[in-house]
Amino acid sequence: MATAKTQDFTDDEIFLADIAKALSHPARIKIMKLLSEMNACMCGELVNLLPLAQATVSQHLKELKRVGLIQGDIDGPKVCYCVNVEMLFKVTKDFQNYFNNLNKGEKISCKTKKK
Amino acid sequence: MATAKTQDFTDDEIFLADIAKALSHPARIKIMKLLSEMNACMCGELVNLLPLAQATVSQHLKELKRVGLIQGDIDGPKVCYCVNVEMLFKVTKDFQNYFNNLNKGEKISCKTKKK
DNA sequence: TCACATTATCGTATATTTACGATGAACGAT
DNA sequence: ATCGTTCATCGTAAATATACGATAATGTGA
Repeated sequence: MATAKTQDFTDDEIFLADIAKALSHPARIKIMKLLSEMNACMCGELVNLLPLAQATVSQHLKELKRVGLIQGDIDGPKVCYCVNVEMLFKVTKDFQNYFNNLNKGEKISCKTKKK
Repeated sequence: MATAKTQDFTDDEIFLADIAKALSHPARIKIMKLLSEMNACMCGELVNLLPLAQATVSQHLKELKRVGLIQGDIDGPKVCYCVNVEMLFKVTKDFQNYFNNLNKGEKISCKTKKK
């Protein structure tokens, strides 16, 4: 029982974790790719391109929408999904930053450090 | 019922999703940061730096170890954790690639495309 | 050998995620 | 108005994740 525990996590940590969660399923990784390649895409097209039922795809889209990575515009009876460019840019930048900082470590192996 | 559904997901998609899952909790985002900053770190130190019980921290470390982002070397009764540099490098590269490709889209808004 | 320190694992409770069929809501076309 | 299409939501089942106390395992040092 050395020192007191730190409080909660920072907003930054929570944000990165939340985005990672949104991307933590192959279907959602793929949906982002598909939406980017096709620029914009009806929900039904996505259903055909994924090995999942319509209801399940809808759920995955909802999760991506939740964190703002995509948006869906209603177009008559259909819904046209596309990547949210601003958000994608921020996420790209933030993760690049995060990983770059991780890579900055001096790469001392555990054995080398050894107290 | 247009065309047949695609098969499974690619190894690449599964890999990215799995790494994202490993990073989908603020504690694990923070652990990576801490290990990088301190170069290497005893498990006990991490417990003090996180608002979580020892058993819970151990679980989070296990998840990061599962995907190979960190490794733990036994040092007497202690365990010295550090970032797996090779894996971190691969992950950094792969995610950079993924995001860069996403950003390549022509950014046609749904309304602009409109059939 | 006997405590002590350190960490993983077990057991368990609760919450979240994933998946799907069924249903409902909104719209276009007839 | 009714029908078919498109998509979200509901209900639900099964799996996974998160958290913690308790316990086991391992090594240090007295």
